[in-house]
Amino acid sequence: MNNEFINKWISQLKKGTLSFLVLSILKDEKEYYGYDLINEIKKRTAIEIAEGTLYPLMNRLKDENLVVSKWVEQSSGIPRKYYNITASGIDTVVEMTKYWNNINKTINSI
Amino acid sequence: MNNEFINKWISQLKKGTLSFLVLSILKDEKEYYGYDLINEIKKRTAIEIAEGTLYPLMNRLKDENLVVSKWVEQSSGIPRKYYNITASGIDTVVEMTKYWNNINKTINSI
DNA sequence: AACAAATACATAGTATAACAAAGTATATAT
DNA sequence: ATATATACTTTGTTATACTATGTATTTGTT
Repeated sequence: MNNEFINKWISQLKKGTLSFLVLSILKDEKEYYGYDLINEIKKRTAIEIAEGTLYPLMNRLKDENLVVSKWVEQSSGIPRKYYNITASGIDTVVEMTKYWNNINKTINSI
Repeated sequence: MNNEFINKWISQLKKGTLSFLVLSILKDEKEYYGYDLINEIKKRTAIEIAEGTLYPLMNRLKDENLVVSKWVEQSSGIPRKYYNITASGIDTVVEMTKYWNNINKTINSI
């Protein structure tokens, strides 16, 4: 099989899919920290996200005011940076969902 | 609304989606030329593909032996380069569909 | 006690693909 | 004559995922 091509394709597909996934999850469940998001997405979708992908992604979402973050000290261990979606983030993910569903409808109709 | 962000997102989402869409359409309907694919996809999905996006994309698919092309002279007008999907292209789009459906299932379950 | 692995975040450099813009060429409509 | 539609191509820019590396703490293993 052409696995190398598929792997490159998966990497490209993530550009766009990941921000949509993260915002969708945060819209639904409010509170996540980065490291946990990586594991949660892996558990739910088998999509592996490199740490070097997720942390810069979260910073971009924050720069765009789609999420906010707060540091939370732990009684034991390293502090976690928790993310919450904003009102603007919810509006954005609603728009994304429309676009996604439109593409999906077409794919399924082929 | 945060339209600028959405527009950038749509552009990123196309990285991966377009090759999947093109291969899916070719799998279903065999024969298309580039210019026609742009219009067909626009008609079906409202996704606008720049010419500077589609033609290099088709060349990549050809380099990967997922499609083959042939020039067809027209009785009037400019010659068209027609594309057909290969056996390897069909295998690839089947794999892509599995991955896509997996993501989609997750999105819908949120 | 020493070391590996897991947790948790961050950043620099590389590769990929969409896009805008420009170009070539033919045919048709104004 | 000029603009628009058809049809393909190429160059330079931009955005984002990935690899690799780094910091720091806690837990499990030998």
